[in-house]
Amino acid sequence: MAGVNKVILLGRLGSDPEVRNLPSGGKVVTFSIATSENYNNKNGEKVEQTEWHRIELWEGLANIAEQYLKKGDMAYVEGRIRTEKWTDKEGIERNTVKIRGNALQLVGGRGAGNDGATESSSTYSGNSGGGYAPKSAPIPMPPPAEMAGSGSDDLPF
Amino acid sequence: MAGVNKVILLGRLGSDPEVRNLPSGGKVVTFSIATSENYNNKNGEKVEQTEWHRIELWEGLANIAEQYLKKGDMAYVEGRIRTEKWTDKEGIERNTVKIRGNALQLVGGRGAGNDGATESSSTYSGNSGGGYAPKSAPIPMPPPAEMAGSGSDDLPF
Amino acid sequence: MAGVNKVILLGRLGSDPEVRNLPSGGKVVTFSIATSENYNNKNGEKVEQTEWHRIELWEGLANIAEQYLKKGDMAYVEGRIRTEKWTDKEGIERNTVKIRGNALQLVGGRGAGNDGATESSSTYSGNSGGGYAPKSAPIPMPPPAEMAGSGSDDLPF
Amino acid sequence: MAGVNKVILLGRLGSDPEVRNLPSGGKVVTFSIATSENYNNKNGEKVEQTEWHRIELWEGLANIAEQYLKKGDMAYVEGRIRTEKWTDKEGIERNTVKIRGNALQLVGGRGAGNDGATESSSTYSGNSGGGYAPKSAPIPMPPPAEMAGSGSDDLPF
DNA sequence: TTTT
DNA sequence: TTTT
Repeated sequence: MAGVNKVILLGRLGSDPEVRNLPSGGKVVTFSIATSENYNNKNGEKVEQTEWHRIELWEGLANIAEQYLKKGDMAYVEGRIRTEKWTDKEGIERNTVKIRGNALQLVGGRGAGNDGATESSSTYSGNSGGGYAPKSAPIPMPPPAEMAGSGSDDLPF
Repeated sequence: MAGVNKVILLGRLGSDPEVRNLPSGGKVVTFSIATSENYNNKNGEKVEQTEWHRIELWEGLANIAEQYLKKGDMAYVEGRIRTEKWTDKEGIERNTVKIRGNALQLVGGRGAGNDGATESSSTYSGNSGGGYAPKSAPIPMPPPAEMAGSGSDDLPF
Repeated sequence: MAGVNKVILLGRLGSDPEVRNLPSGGKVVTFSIATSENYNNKNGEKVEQTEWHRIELWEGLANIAEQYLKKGDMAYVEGRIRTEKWTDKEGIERNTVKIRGNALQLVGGRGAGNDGATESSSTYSGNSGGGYAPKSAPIPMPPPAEMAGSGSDDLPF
Repeated sequence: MAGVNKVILLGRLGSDPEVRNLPSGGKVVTFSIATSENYNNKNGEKVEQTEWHRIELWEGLANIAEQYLKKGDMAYVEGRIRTEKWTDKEGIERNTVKIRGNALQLVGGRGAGNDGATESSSTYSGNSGGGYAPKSAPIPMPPPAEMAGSGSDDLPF
């Protein structure tokens, strides 16, 4: 429980949320949201650079995302960075960086696609402002142990 | 220059922005945005509590707010807390708390009121991650082109 | 449950935390932390402007603050803005703005005062990333009704 | 310029900052900071999981990091997530995720190593609250001393 | 892969 | 004063 690891994102979903039901009965929902920045490169040309953020939501937030979010929607997500190490089928070590969300705010549909409906707006929270699960959290936070193949951590030097 | 004083808000404007042109030639725009929380009180009754945040934007952000924001719109505002002390006409000391914004993101119109238009979405920044506004910031950022590869890691999908 | 109302502060305590035990058995701890910004005013003079933030912590975070924080310590606080309206003894309506904390990180003692001890560093979280109490929060969130009579606003010295 | 991509970190440096001077004359400093979370796994065992964040700072912030940060120090960093794609010597596509910092706060030395010195505390900002590079960014960093004429401002509306 |  |  040391330090602060907080991410705040506001962007659009690149695809519908993917739902995964766990043997344990839990639920995980994942999707990507895009943020972008524009700048002029050294040749003076306009460049738009898009960053894709892989979001992972558990339990309550997973349910909400499953029900209310779809491709093209804009969402506010608060969470923490989580790197998962794994080995691909070629035996190559790889890292996946995800945002484990602990708060979600829907900020409106895709415009086209929600045919005139006003955008919605509701915040839902998992636990943990700083993204740190209290040791025995009354608000349940999926134990990382369930996070299949995730875990581990080590020094980058 | 000590410490961090950062506010992140996402909510709707309670009124159109008010524009004030300064003798100095500068421009200030102010408006309020609402955020709310719902809970059950001790009698088990549902309560919605709204918090109104007085936003103040200067210069570039003031122009954008003036042009693109109106009552009912949802906006993301990042800024810092600022308490101003003043004396009212009865001679009573008072405090006003404002959010001096340094980043603004439009996240869609009011639904009704933007007659079918898709919601917009653009972030504009003043300076200062930590919320410390130099009056006329050059606003620098190295072009990503210079960012020469390093590191390692990757995704499994 | 609409919108985002999030505050992130890193600064030093202006005084020891004040502990208040509630008839209900709950506990509230309040203290102020300072952040400051430096700039040159229009006459080119260096100015340091200090902002004092009134922090209010409940239950678990209150216990931690009571035990580990003291005047001069630096702390990271995450929370939400909360304006309380009250009437002073002259019958004048007043507002008090507080930061209701939902995460706390100790980032070191005062230097002098912790005579050589290395600074500590631990994050504790109440609930609610976005600061929104889930409708029936397992981590109890004090009903605003209980908050009565807290008010006043001013500096801790 | 769409969306919000913001990261807030508070943790300790795993190594001294690495300085890289660019042919262009620019400077980049990189280092990793650790955050951790503690939880009990499904067997009830205490687990501490550390996340390492690769920080990249440019220009003004690079100078400050180079001068004032070293292994073991605690720092607050605000920035944005940036994934860089590259191909390793085996021809394998890889991603590197970095935090491009735009604000930096020193929050004290390592305890041991700054033998009794009080910890320092200063925030430096690059641009961009939301971390979005303005269209044609030069490269400088307003040194706090240069933070020329800020405000005025007030009027209690 | 979103969106403007 | 917004909105759902």
